[in-house]
Amino acid sequence: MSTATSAPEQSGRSYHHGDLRSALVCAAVARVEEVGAEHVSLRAVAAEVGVSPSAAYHHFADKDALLGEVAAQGLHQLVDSVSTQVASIPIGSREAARLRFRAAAQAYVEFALSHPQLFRVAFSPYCLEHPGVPTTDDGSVPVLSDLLNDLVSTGGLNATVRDGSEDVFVATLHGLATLTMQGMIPRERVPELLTKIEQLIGVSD
Amino acid sequence: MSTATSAPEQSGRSYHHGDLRSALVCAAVARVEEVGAEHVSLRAVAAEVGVSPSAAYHHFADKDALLGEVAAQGLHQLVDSVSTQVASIPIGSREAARLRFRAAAQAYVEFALSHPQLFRVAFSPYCLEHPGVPTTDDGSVPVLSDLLNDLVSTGGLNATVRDGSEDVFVATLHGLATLTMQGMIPRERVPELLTKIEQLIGVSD
DNA sequence: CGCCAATCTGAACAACATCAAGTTCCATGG
DNA sequence: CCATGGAACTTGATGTTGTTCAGATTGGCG
Repeated sequence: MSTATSAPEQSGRSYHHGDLRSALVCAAVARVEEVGAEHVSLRAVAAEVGVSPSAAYHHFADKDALLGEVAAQGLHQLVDSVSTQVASIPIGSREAARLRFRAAAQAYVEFALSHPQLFRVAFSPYCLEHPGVPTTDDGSVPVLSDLLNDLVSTGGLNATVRDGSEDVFVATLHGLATLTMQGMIPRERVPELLTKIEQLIGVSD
Repeated sequence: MSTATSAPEQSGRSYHHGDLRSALVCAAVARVEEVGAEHVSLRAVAAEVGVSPSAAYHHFADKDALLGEVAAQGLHQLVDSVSTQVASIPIGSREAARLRFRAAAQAYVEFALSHPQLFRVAFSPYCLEHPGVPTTDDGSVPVLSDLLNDLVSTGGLNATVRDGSEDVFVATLHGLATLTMQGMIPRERVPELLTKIEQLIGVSD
């Protein structure tokens, strides 16, 4: 029963846990991904870290606050994943701009499909209870905003149409990811639908 | 405290409850809209109907099954609401087709904003545990499919672009509704964004 | 070295989901 | 008219949950 779960340094199973707060968040994320947020118990998370249930209350007001942190973590991971994928494709030609757009879309959907429960909790009421999570204004949109500017400057998108349509793209990607994750859109149709989106905004002809 | 919720006949508060199953679903829907699905307790729902907690287990396998029914109900209400709004606008000119499209979008977003918790549970894992809920294939898309056909036949939309893009539209509407409901898109921007969408698909010029 | 504040434990509580066994009701057939 | 069977519901109990609180333990600061 040694608590070798994820403690940074098991310095003789000391009474104090190096960094309990983030250890709890980490375990909670894992638990959420396994069984879904609605079936996660505070006690199970605490047990996984090897700590008594009440210890958590020195770091979080209540269970919802812990899940709020999980939600924030999920949003952060999503934004990171999309940003990374987009950044891996060079800026330049009009074709490159289209590829970046597609990379963003694929990364978004990919994340939702590979971490469904985390994705779900990231867009649940939990994320609103605690501030400091990246919303459309400071987190996910900058990536997309650059993307669209890119498309415009390389002639792939009409400037007057582009203006102020970041949110429309976010909405489309988010809806696509959500519905695909829930099985309402078959995942094999996603590439085809992405092509369709490019057609609709006139990026591909 | 009479159980006048929705019993077909309150024949003297009899031991048997005329139609407990749907009464429970009805109360659960109300409770979900009040506090959100994750904070609904079986006991509270049963108490609201005036029945013992265990009575519910003669109609539902467990709490999740009850919430599954709530989810199905929510989806059904959503589809109904959108269908009704769309049907209230006559078919005919190209302008009428555009108005119908806009009515559908507005109804979708409207529903999400006025019943956020019900909307949320409708697109939660609960809806997948029980079959028989309208998915994109048999429930929400037919409305949209007609809508797009309408747009094509009146010259508002290119036929080759339209083909197979129902899901893209559903995704966009769903994403818009979801993100607006969660405050990630300010609700006052919705009309503007709908106009943007019409611009993008070339329906409005 | 001694003390303080932060950290964690253990036991406790009420509310919860769930289940087994008992109770009430209704319909049916004799 | 009454027994009888099964469905609908209740009661009571069990184990788990979120949450609290008094106290034990610790690292670090003076």
